[in-house]
Amino acid sequence: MVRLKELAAAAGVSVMTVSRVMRDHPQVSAVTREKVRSLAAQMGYVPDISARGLRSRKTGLLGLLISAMTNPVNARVILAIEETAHELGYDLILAQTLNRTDREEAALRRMLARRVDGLFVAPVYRMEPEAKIYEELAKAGTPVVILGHRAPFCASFAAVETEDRGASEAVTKHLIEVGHKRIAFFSGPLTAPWARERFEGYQRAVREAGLPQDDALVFKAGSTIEEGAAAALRFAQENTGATALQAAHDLIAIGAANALMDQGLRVPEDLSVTGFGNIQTAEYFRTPLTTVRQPKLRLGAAAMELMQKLLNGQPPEVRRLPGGLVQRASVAAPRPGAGME
Amino acid sequence: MVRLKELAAAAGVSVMTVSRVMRDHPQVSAVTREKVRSLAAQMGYVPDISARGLRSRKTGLLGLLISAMTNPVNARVILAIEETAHELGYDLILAQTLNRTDREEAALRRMLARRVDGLFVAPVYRMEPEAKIYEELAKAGTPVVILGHRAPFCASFAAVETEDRGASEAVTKHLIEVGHKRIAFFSGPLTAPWARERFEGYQRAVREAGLPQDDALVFKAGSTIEEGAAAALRFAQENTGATALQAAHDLIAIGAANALMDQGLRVPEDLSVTGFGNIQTAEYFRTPLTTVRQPKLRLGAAAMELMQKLLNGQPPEVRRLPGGLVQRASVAAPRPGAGME
DNA sequence: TTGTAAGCGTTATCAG
DNA sequence: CTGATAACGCTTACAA
Repeated sequence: MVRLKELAAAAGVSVMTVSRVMRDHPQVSAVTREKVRSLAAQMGYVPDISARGLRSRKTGLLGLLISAMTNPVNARVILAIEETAHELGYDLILAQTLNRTDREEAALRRMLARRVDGLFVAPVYRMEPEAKIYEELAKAGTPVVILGHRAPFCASFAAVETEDRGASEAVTKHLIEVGHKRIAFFSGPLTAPWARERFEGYQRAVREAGLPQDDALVFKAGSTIEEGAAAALRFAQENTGATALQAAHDLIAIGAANALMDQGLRVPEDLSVTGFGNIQTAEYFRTPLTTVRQPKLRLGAAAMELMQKLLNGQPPEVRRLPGGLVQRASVAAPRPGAGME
Repeated sequence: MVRLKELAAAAGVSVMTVSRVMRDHPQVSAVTREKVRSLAAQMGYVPDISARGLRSRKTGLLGLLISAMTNPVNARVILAIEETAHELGYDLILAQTLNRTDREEAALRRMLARRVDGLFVAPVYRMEPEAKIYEELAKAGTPVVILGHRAPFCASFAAVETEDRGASEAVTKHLIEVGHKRIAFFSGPLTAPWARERFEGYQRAVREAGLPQDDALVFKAGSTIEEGAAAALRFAQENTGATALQAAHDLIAIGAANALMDQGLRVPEDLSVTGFGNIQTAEYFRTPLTTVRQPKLRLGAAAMELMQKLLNGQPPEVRRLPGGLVQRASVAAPRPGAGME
């Protein structure tokens, strides 16, 4: 590896001059600039970003902490963030929590130790109103953008949230309008604000339509395909009389639909299954369920905007993005005689 | 941010002693160790990894360059790599090529400038036997593990390849055994070795079965859902007489199946559609196509193994992982009278 | 077991 | 416009 010093010696100028040339500093004569540039290219000199960061106190590193890459939602967000980050000259350093607080804490510590200039975090939601590592984060003063809803333990940071309550309510309303009277709800992990909001939206729509609020229609599912399938098995064993199933999450819906079909149920003929998520799973994979469209690529872009403001010294902002809307008319109406008995 | 110097002053010892304690250097007395440790915790001292790397000439950074996060295959690979990387004390720095050589080059340059200790690269395949940036990579001496097949321009690096020719041949053979006599093939981008191998496997199986090799059965598709759909539209307009469709890639198959179904074709009743890929798309999303199972989570693990060897100064190795096997008996047999006419 | 000196590769600062 | 000098925060190498 060629160093600045060597290049300077070869060019017959001081290291500072070379340094200025490499950074496109304006105050260098055109002659020296060209001389140094061509020599740099010839010798294959590549400035060491880490060393630069040590002195300038900017690492040019943005941390990105998500639950898991295998969740398509996260993949989209990363795509968007990566794109602008590189345009702005930042590199991305990545870690996954797998929704475990221990991994989350370890990852955040590593990133702090790397002195990242900023941090995108999809938090692992817990019931406790406080989390030590988030306090450290705040104390360190690192710009943080929460990807998702703020919870008490991360309420002081900038965040991009989605309007899940209203979106979920709209889904349920639509199902009711189509004619469903008994709608099962597969909830997400209620420690997570998004899951709570979606459940509340469902409840409100049911209540406002004057339909009975039946706890027997509510099933706790997690946030994965497997958990959706497990909940579906419990669901299938009860006589709920439901003609529709609304899941708090795309993956739950997929798992549930697949499991129910394995049981011989026809979806959506016997039971309308509606997912609710951030990407158009249904647009890519032909599953017999309806997904709610949500403008989600914008989540990454919005997060990056907030980050830029933070990097410019502006105070934390919270942006609440519009939730999903039922855009597909394909939600199946109940068939005469259909329903889970 | 607390610095080493400050902590040393507070503890009444030299910076070296503190440095040793933080690195768990054995030659420190238990007393000093404890004193420094507790003080470090109390003052919130976090060693600066970048500064450490500057001196020790190890950044503890591994670069990861893939086509796009939104491809589920990549997500799996990353999951595996991330896991072990962190165990070994490395952080991951991420970039996506979107299969564009300009982005690939820019990303690799950034990573070189960061002085990553190693590099995982899913190359953008091109026809040219040489690529400048890969030569620079070789000259820089950075340990590189190619994720996928080596092409001429990256033949000198370590790599994890998959046995695609044999796997693809097995798929076609299976289709033939089930009774298909005219099998359409949707090829991938033939600049990519994996795509070529899969096409060759198909050809070989057809040839060895004594079936006619009909060019009219071969359609060029790319490697995305959209391209698969486009190819399907061309396919639907020709009278191929095919009763089965074998795609060189999962995503092609998904796009093709969806597009054909939109045309009113029943899949797999009228046409058996077989995907070929690295993950069990079909296990997660119920699409009317058959996927080939391939032991793919191991790709990430294998790549990490090779990387460790390189980091230990051992010479580049190439590992060829077993290809997919037809494990689902659900490949549909041709129906009497079925076929694309 | 602990400390001192020097340096990793770059840039901030100030002087010319 | 250019250069000398001193850092940035840590570790290597050597000495005590």
